[in-house]
Amino acid sequence: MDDVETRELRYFVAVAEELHFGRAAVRLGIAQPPLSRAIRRLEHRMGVALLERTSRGNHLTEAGEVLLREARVALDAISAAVRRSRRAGAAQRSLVLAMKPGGDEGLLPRILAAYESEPDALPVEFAFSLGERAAMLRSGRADVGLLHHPQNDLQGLASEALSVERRVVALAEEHRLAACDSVCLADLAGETMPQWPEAVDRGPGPVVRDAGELMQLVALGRVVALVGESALDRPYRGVTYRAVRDAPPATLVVAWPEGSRSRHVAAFVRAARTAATHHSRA
Amino acid sequence: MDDVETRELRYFVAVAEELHFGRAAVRLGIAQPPLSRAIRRLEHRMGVALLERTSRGNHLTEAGEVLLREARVALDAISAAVRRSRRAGAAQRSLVLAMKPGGDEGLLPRILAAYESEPDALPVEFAFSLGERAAMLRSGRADVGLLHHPQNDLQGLASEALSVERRVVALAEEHRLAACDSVCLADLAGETMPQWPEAVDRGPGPVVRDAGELMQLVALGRVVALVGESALDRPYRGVTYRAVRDAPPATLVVAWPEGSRSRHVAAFVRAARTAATHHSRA
DNA sequence: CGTCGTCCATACCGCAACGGTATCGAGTCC
DNA sequence: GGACTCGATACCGTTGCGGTATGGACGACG
Repeated sequence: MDDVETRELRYFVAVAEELHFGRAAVRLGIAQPPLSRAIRRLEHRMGVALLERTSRGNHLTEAGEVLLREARVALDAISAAVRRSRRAGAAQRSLVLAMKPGGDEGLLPRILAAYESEPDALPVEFAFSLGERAAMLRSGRADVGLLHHPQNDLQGLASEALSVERRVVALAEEHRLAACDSVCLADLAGETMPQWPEAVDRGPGPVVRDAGELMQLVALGRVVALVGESALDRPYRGVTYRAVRDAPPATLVVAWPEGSRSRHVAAFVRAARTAATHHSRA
Repeated sequence: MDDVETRELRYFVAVAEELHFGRAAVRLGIAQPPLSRAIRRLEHRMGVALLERTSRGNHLTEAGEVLLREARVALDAISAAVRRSRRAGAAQRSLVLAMKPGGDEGLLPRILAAYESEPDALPVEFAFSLGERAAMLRSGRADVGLLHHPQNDLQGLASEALSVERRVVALAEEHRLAACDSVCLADLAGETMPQWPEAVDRGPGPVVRDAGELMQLVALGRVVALVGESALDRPYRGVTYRAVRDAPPATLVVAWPEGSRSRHVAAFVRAARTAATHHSRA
């Protein structure tokens, strides 16, 4: 009935993305005719047309659009399944933590201390990444991550809030707004904001890949940036910070793949919760 | 590399559930030797042992446990992808709404009126179900649903709150607590509570499959039940209601499969939001 | 202690289906 | 109308899936 093989889905995704059987075949490393047949067979078995073929350019039908979207997540689910199972069976076990350098608001030492005091704690490996942290969790490349809500897309992940951080704006010292005590979002309307690669909503502005690049651009007055107030602990020459009265706060969350709460992940989350609780009391 | 076919995952799930190659083969409708080979091949390609074979009973390795859990969701994702794509391409389009009979807190007429006034509204089909509403959404058998938080498991779904409903306890009229004006949860500690099939946390107590069964048992004094206060609109002979001061309120949410917010689903959610807003103002 | 029964693995075979090459046919551009 | 592009069709070799028969390990039982 609906016994669709992953190969067929991979083929369809390639065609749907390229909208060109020849190029898709090259990308898949097979010849064009078998690909055409596979897609036709898939369409036949599903009983719907997936794409409208014209000799100059094909395009997806509505069913095709839906299948493209859904097939991507299904294929991700499969490779995540394989990757997680592999990792679970590997002799050298470790817990991979996805995080942004400095994105721990000073909690990390506490978290690690709490985790490593657990009876059967695994060695923690760090997967530093600016973008893609959520994707790493979804695809099984990481077990647990420190993310920010609502800056990161937590879809497909389970999470637990650790701490709420007010957001401040990073300005060049000679910036006009540096004269104010605090600002509001409306004041920043005309400013250029940098884009993090993982941002949910892309806008104009340069894409920055690490905090160094960001601070450089801020100091030069090329951009202003909303950052967590823990940035105040790491001063940078030529950059000053001002409170943003109406910016939604950033919530630091510990996140893990939905439904993969292994014993080890659970222990880490518990440790993070403990660390955050003690921290906020301090 | 990780090109695992769905057939292999289905085979593995069958074996992992039966823990017996012969029975799994029967269930899959194939002979035992090909199944053994397929599992061995899968293990070889993944580079991990998935199950420990002994002539008297097999059991899963840790990697096998992980793969079983993850493969189930991956297979669900695939059949959901196929089902949704089929539905998107079907000539006769409709929007399937999963709900519990009477589980709309009186909002349904408003919601439907608001939705059907949309320009390209689809005919709404009802999929009444007590349990399994969340599962219907996840598997693509329904497009949108009216669920309750935290009574339903919203994992894998996106949702939007419509209204918050205080919870009341349904009691037989001659029940000792019927003498009180209101009660608290501690008063109910010793009472038998019925179980809905879809409940997140199962406990003891009879499983009830519809409101009729439930009210019957309540009237007989066999159980007491926490229900939404909208139950007051549907009186039942021999049953009375009392406020529960400290019961967490139930939130009626409109939910849909994460990442499948089609134009039609979006329109329905908008209609539900509108209806709920007007309702709460009234 | 040998026999039997259970259960998974191996050996071998036939066939479906996958992928490759060559070619056709429809639509497009000049 | 000719040349070109691009997907579909025809045909063929090979892979690999599934079936039957059998082997071999292990535990039960007399």
